[in-house]
Amino acid sequence: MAISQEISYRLERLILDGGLAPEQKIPSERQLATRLGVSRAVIREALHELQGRGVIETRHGKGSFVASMVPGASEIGEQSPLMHLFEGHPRTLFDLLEVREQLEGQAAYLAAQRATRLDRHRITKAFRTLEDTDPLSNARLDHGFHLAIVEASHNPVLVHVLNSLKNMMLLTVQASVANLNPREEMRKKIVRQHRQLYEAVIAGKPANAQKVAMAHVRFVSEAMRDMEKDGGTLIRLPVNQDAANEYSRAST
Amino acid sequence: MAISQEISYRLERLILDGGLAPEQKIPSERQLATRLGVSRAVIREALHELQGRGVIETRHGKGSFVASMVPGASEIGEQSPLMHLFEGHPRTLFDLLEVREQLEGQAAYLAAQRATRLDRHRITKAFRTLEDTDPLSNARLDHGFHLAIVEASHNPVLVHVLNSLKNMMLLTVQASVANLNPREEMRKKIVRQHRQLYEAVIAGKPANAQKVAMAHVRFVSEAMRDMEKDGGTLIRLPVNQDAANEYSRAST
DNA sequence: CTTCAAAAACTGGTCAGACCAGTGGTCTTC
DNA sequence: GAAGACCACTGGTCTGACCAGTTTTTGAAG
Repeated sequence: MAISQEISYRLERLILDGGLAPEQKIPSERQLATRLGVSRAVIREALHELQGRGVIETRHGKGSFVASMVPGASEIGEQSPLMHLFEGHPRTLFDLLEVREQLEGQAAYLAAQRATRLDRHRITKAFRTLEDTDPLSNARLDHGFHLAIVEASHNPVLVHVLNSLKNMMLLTVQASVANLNPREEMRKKIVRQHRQLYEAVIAGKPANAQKVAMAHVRFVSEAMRDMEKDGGTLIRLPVNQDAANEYSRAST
Repeated sequence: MAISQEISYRLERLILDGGLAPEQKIPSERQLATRLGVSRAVIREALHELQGRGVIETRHGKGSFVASMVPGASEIGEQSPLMHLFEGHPRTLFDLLEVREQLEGQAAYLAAQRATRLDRHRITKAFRTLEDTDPLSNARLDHGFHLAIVEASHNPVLVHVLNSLKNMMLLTVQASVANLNPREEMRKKIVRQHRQLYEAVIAGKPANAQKVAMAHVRFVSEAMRDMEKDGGTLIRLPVNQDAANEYSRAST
């Protein structure tokens, strides 16, 4: 194995085992090179590897520091290579929405088809609560409404996958989607879409429910796309979970 | 921002957008350095960053290659608490297939719409190999064919989710689906479905490709459902990965 | 002609030393 | 005491060389 990799592993283990605390400074490249008896290039390559893995952060003129591990991330989990791939790539958000469009549609279809009396009751309750409440605090309510529908599909796999996708969105989208709802015209459209979706599911019209659900996701997606053009920084490397959670105000 | 980071970002994006396919070789460090007008050291640092993220793999004397987007263990499935719920519940298999039907359809749709020349070439190659080979050893070939299509969708999220679903199937289904293919009538149907799917994708007919792909999954699903009625133990608690891998003979 | 081993031409891995570019402290100078 | 020049750090980039695997080419032996 390459020396640079051995070093990157050694440093990583050192950090993970607590030998180096978050925010703590790592010895300078020249020091490490001397102390480990290798060239500076090798050290730099090892550090870049750790940087790619998100273990350290490097600042020109200052040094390299152990990255502060965000606690929230570990629960939602997925520090897999793929997640690193996704982070910070705006396109990923739309890839996510593309898949969600399909699955939310399917969920609505199945819900309209399979919802029991209990399901209908829960969906209705969630919907009423959503309508009767201050739009600014809609985050959880919106999610609750959609979740009720997904669960009414009676397909645990679907529930699971959609939940995972939602988590991935939380990791991808930063804040500011809050700007989406405030715009009155959009809010009205979204409210109408919710109502249509609700009615189609309760009325037991699968094809219709699917159509509406897909249109809903697509609408949100396009709204985001527009925002990206105009406003600029819609998407960012997620910093903390709280900020990321703001996303749901966009209602999806 | 450092040049090395810009380059790693550019390369990463290139890969995500499908400009570089999995397993494909990346230009040599010296070539990249010349073409991008920077020193080789910078290129190496950028590559190490991607390596840390698991985006590429580098082999001494050979070169660097785009990592297959499907690392052995994926996140949506696996050790999540939900998996325990799923294990051993026959219904889960059909829930899985229900979701897959939708997503494979979407993948085919997008592939027919977005496939580049390179994609078409890879799909064609996989398809030809699949047709020209002993049906009894079709496991990987079948998977390869479908994977090529999914990857041609140029939606990493879709690739990721479908791979996860596949892994969950491996955990759910035991062997014995091998019984599916041997039945001549079914094999013929499946072969025909593959051909239809292939032609629709290559011809660039999204709607058609989607229809065929969905029908394909549904057919397999129903075949399994029938087998369950007759044959008996189609589904089992998974024991080991090798045995589970046999599943693909069912062709999906 | 074919065969097969040596050589050449790739690939990534490492090294050395130089210089540029931010950062922060020190030490004059006003 | 404050302002600015200076200096000693830090990481960032460049160059050109050499080592070490891998693949291709080549050329002589059969």
